[in-house]
Amino acid sequence: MVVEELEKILVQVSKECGIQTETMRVILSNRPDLCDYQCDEAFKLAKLMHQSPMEIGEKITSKVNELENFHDYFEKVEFVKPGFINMTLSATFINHVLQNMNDNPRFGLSPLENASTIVLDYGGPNVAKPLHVGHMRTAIVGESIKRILAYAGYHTVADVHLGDYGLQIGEVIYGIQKENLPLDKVTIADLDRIYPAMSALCKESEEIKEKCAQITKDLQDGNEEYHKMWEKIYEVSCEDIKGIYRFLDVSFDLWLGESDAYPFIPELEHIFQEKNLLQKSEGATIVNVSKDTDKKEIPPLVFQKSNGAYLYATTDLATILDRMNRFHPEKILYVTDNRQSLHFEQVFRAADLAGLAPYSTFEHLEYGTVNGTDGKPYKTRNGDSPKLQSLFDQAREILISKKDSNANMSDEDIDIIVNAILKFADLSNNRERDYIFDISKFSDVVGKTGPYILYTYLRIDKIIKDIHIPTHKLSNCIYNNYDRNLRLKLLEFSIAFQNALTYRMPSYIADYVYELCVLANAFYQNNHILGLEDITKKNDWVYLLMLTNKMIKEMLSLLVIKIPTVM
RNA sequence: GCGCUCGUAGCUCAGUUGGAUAGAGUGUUUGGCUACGAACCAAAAGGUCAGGGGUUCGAAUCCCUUCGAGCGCACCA
Repeated sequence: MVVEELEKILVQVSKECGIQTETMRVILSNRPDLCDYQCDEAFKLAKLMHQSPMEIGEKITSKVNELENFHDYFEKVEFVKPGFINMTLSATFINHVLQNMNDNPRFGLSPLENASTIVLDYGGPNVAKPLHVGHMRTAIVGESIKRILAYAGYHTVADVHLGDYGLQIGEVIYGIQKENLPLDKVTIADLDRIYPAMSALCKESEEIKEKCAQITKDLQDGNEEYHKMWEKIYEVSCEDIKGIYRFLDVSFDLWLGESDAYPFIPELEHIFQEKNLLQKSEGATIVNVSKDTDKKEIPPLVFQKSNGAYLYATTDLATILDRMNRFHPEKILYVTDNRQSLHFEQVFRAADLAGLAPYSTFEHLEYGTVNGTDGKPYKTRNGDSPKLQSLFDQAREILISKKDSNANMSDEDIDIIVNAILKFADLSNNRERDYIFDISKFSDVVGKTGPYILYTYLRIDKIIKDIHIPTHKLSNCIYNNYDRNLRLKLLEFSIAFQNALTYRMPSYIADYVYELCVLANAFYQNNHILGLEDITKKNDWVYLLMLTNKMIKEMLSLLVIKIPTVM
């Protein structure tokens, strides 16, 4: 909002100077000691116009200073060598924008012109496999991106997209049979044990692997006995999965999975056949998705295995067919580990070739692997992936031990704070990069953490909750630098939000809300409100803190973090 | 072997997509609770942005190269 207005002014002024340009890009200042916002466009214009940046910058700057309504926007605009136009905002402008943010929903974010639908595919837990730390990332990142999109005005459809019909089911069925487990006695603990054991066994023995593949194929073909076992496995693990998602406050519109895509495979196959895209190779049916321009040849997508079974890629394509028909989305976003990027490249290309949806419909929002302190994929001492539930329990215990008074907190508040710790630590990492998971870091409550944000909110809340101000308009004043810095940070909201939206990166929101809290802390520790006799000042400051807390709360909600009653 | 991603303070990470003096947290050293909450605030120290070359007014960011790390490379998901 601020940036757009400043750009508009500069474009207008440039034209009046005889400089034909449609863009005068304004960015946040790199030198807050000199100005609030800066424009570096003089460098680029200099090249185009064969003049020096000094000449152009000075011309524009002096013209801006001649504006009649200069002080509606600026306190100071100056040119600094070799080509920077430095802008300092006036209190009038700052307060005008703040008022606007406060009076409008979503802090005055302009509404979307056409609110299209975006389908999100995240979570993706595998039935029969326990949820581990990696699953927390897709769930939290996906949920956060969904909320950011919805906040921007998109219609979102979230699908958990369970891995419920692949080879792992065959392996678990084989395991249950081998152990002769009565079906109605199967528990989540059994699945936790059987899956890794079978997985290891299949790696050792080609024969057993083939058996499991056959079971999977028979299940897909409608074998009744296997289907019954599948139902039980599905039921038991979904109960577990749903419990975890409930704790994380992650929710889905659709609880579909690979199995739900099967009814669409015949139609899918028909489409691919008509376009002549299916080929036989080494007994399997494949789709060639390579291009001449590829630096490295992309392997073909396996449509159907040589034993007749379908795979992940095929169900993903069938799912796309279904989603396009049902929701007509503008975009389909997949939130998964970056190790799957080749798979999605193949699927997206195949979908494009078959005309299911153009390539640009798809985005693979990849995230980095969660590693342990040794930099290798996170494992417990005995070598398996740590289960999510035990991680939550651990974080909870550590939190309670931090302070004596924490033992008196309600379970609900403790859960909220544990969520805040885990989610803020996760989301403030860059989405695309691997990160090191260290339980001591992920239980930390000081510094740049979830609890710091919550603490700030609760302190502000305590200051303002008993003060009733009349329907107040912000006065024209800004009282000191703590005050001014906080106000300027509030103005940055739209920049942070736009970045988070454009790049699908919640970390922009996380960083923003943290920076806001830092300034808020400095503000209220250096500006006492309670005893103030100057009523205008008092009202202004209460107004400012109210707006700050509203911002914190809404940004936290985009990060899937709630606020406890006390802490 | 080929491809992708990456290398920034002791540690964990940002760096607004090419701008001015590279920033946070943590850790270390120091100061501040009889103030609306010390899960806080204030300050100091800490850097050859892996090395080398190039592109230009200007590079942590773009290109080339060397070294190092992670991941991926058709019938797993």
